[in-house]
Amino acid sequence: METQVSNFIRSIVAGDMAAGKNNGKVITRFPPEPNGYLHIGHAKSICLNFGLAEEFNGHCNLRFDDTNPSKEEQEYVDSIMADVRWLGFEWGDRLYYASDYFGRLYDWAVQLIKQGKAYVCDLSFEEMRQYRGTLTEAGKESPYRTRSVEENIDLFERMRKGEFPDGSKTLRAKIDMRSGNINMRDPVMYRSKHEEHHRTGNKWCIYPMYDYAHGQSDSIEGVTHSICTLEYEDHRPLYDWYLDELGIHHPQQIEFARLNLSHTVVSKRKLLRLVNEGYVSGWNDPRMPTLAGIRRRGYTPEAIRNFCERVGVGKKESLVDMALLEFCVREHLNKTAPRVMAVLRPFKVVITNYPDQEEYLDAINNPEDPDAGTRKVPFSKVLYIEQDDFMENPPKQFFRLAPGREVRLRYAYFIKCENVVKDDHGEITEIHCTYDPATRGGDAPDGRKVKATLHWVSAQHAIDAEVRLYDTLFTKEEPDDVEEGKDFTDYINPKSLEIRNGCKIEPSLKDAKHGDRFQFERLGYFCVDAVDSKPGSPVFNRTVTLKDEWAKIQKML
RNA sequence: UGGGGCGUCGGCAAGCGGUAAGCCAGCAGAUUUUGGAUCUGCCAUUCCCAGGUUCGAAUCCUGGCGCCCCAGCCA
Repeated sequence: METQVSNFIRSIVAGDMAAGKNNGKVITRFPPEPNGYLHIGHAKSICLNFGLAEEFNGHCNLRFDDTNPSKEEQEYVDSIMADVRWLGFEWGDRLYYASDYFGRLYDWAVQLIKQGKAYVCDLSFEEMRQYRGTLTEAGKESPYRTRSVEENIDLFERMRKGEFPDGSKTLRAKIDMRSGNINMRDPVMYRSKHEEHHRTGNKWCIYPMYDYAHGQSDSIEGVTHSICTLEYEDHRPLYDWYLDELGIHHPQQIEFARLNLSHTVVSKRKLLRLVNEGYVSGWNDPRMPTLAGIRRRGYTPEAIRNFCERVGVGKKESLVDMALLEFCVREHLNKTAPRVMAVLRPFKVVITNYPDQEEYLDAINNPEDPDAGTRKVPFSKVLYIEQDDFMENPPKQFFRLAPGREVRLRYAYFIKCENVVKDDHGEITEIHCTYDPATRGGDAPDGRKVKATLHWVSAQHAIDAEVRLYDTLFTKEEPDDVEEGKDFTDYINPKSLEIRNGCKIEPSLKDAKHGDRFQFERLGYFCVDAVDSKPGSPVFNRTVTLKDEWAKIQKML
């Protein structure tokens, strides 16, 4: 159970509950536009909205904000639903689409026209831009602003029927062209778009704008707290205006700062570019901050939810360190992932005094979880160890295998390096060691100690595997912060993916299935790639490394 | 005098007039058949700055400074 820290939205909701507002009900909603894949930033919003509903015994609706047919696709609605479920949230029968409300939205628009609060405007894009004014100068009223109610109703009706070409007419709210808030300068409510919608087909050729659709959709659903990101703060007066003019249920809009994560980008536009321009293999590339990518990388929903709770909710724009996300996965995987031995860069070791035989040794599946039990690992005369675990001329801080030195092979024996075999180029091809039969299992009866324990895999029993090692997608902490003349893609990390073939993994991994997660002892957490792994040619993704004291020391050497 | 926000440790973040929580990172030590995990200790006399109110201010007032967002018939 994760510990909760108070945040201002939780406080507002709790206060409203205590005051008996909304009949003591809390209804939130997660309203994605189906025009891209969900990413870690959305996860924060999902956790916030669904979390609040859970916490206060309310409901959270999943509503697709599909008011713009030119950008939205079914592929995205499917992926969004899969991602929300994967995160662990259920909306039950509360699945909605803004497009379901097109009829009511239209009727309300007519009502506003009748109230003299909306009019059909013939200004072109360019004219409207000019009439809007600037940030520091007031706008001018449209010459069409004074059309009669009858004419407006007639024109709007004909817009609906598709009598006018796209771009020639809009329905606008009649508010205040001199407002300091540009959103209030007679914002467009409806525009003509002779385009097929992924759900309503060709039924409509006028579509409502976000500002006009969102609040009313919230209202229809009985939403009590409409939580959105900071950039909508300026829109709140408009959100309130529509609801007040219509005289319908009025949810409270609350804005919070979106999540920014170091060494990555969290903007749909940029993620789309990474996909379209081939910097990554797709929306689910394990380096992507999308939920699909993160999932394929091996992250767990528990880790993501915990992360979202830890980053908090506020109004200050911030950049959260990737290290926190990594901490959260390690924390969860440490408790749950079975341990296994795998050698990524094999060095052949021959135990010269070991008989030509094989034996099976007991290995603990997860020291953090006694119920995980043990397994048998085969041992034999020829083994593989990690290249990084041997140095011919080690510095004094290195206490792994070196000539003349004794170390422990995990769950097996103490071995001592007697000599190395080199090829014509002076490259080491084999390490010859002797073992101490008395140390079977890893303890010396005479009580002598070794400084290091190495993981290993028996050569004749090993399975070959491909392992993909990932690093951050960007080298820059804040890739959005581009220098003059550069683009965020200039900061892409050329080493974000390293593919290692011929890795040696222990035989117990033979039946590992897509998505299965393991700790490769001393290396990190890995999962079976859900896309490319095949029986007989397994592929593993490194989710995250283990904390590595030695790596830290090496950097300082 | 366009409008709207935000400024508490290296990164997040509590705090709401009573004398700076917690987490990540970092550092030091203990422990360890993963240089993992675990455990201990250290890490903001100070809250953007300057005045003011008060017995007492990160919290209230005034004035500065800095940063972010807004001129789509996108969301």
